[in-house]
Amino acid sequence: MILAQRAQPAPDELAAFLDEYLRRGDCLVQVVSECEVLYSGRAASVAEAGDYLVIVKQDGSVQVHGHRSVKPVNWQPHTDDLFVGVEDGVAVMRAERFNPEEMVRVAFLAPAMVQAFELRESGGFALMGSEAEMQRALARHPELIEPGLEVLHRELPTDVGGIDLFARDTDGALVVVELKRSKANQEAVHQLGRYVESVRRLGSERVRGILAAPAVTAPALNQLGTLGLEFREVSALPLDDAGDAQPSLFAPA
Amino acid sequence: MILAQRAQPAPDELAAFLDEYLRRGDCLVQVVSECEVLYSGRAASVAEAGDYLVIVKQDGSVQVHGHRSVKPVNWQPHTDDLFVGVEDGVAVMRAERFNPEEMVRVAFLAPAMVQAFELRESGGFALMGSEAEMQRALARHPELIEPGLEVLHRELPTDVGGIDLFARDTDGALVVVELKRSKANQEAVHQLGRYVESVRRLGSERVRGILAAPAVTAPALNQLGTLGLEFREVSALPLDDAGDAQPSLFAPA
DNA sequence: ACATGAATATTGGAT
DNA sequence: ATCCAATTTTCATGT
Repeated sequence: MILAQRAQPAPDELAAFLDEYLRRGDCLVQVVSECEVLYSGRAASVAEAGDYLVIVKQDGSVQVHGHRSVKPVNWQPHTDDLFVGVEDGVAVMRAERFNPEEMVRVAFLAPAMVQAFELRESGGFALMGSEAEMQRALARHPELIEPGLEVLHRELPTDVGGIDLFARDTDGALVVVELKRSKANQEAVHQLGRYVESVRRLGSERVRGILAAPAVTAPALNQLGTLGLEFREVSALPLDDAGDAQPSLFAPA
Repeated sequence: MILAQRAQPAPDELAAFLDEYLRRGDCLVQVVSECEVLYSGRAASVAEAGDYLVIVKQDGSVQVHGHRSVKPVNWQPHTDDLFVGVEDGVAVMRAERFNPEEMVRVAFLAPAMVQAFELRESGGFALMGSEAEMQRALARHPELIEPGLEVLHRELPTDVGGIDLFARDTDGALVVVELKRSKANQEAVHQLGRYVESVRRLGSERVRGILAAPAVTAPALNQLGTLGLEFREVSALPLDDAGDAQPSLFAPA
């Protein structure tokens, strides 16, 4: 799994190592070093000399990690070209891409370690509790929102975006349902408001708006009241009912 | 900078290593290993056995990287508690936090390498081209939006959010300006529309709405027309004018 | 290629 | 602690 490693490589040694293993395109390379980092593209940034962990993956993505936080200090999602060289006695890597046009340049001022790994393509990954899943579950069990609710459409397109769930209640009124997998805020309320307005413009039927989420912020709840809309508490991670043959994450094997 | 390293550690050796260096709280620890990863909290996920690079930083943040993409497969922004142990002959790390309550559990099935680094807190970092910077520049030079425009407020709070720039034009009309540092989409148009509506409700003055961005999507431009709002092309990375003593990123030292 | 919208978004700032 | 809005958001998806 570990292909190669050098401790405290000289600049030309580091450059050669990077060149060799990045060119292969089938491994992950990382460098621990004091670095200077320049970025220019959608924005521009400079990171003065400091210790960083630099990771270059097979897809050419580059990330420069500092001592804290999940998010890298500098990064590039995917690069079209990688250049490695020695400038003024310092190993330098430049990662470029074209769309959008941007560039990250890392100068390895004092490399402590460089390594190349082979990470085999990994296996299955399953995520539970996405909004898409929540939408499927509620389309199947609309009574979790309101007894007697009948779902007419999912992702119904309007001129201002797609309506998550479009339904009819037992009184015959149309119901626009906006889903959020986590606590809903004012943005979600306005989104719902837009959809309701849009549907009302189309016809003369009575139209209700329901925000379905596990929770709602106080200002958002206020706003709902002002706009004559409703909130319904719905969990994003529903207990799977016996009728469904869905595997449970924590079910015993 | 490199504190310690073990190749192909046995489970108890890996657990001891992790325990020792994670407890210190002043270093970055990483493991290259075949892993199984469980996450449970805001959502839930399972990653089946595969090769991953696991990074634990000083702040307790955990990230599990696969062979591609900047974004980790699993992660945790900050953990309150880290537990390390050996279960069924396999080294296991569990990272928990309380707000929100969530947990990541990594089982190191076949560890190839574990390392501990000391990354000193890094120095200066400067980002140019943020929306905040754009806002300052345009507040100072509103003529870049429209000749004769007079800025009354920045970040003016309304009941539906903060207005980026609030101004008056040469005809005496109020102007709501929404800024985007990159190409503006329908979402931005709706945001602007909300602010304009809110201001109109407050008084009887004529109110214009301007979306200022380096570019705009075709549907968004359409929407602007429908709502009677305007678009103005403004760069997020303005050429610094001679009057400003702002340092240029690429100026020679 | 472009536009849209979700995300375990993360992160920083204001209240 | 809560809430809001920016982000070099990234990323997957649909058109």
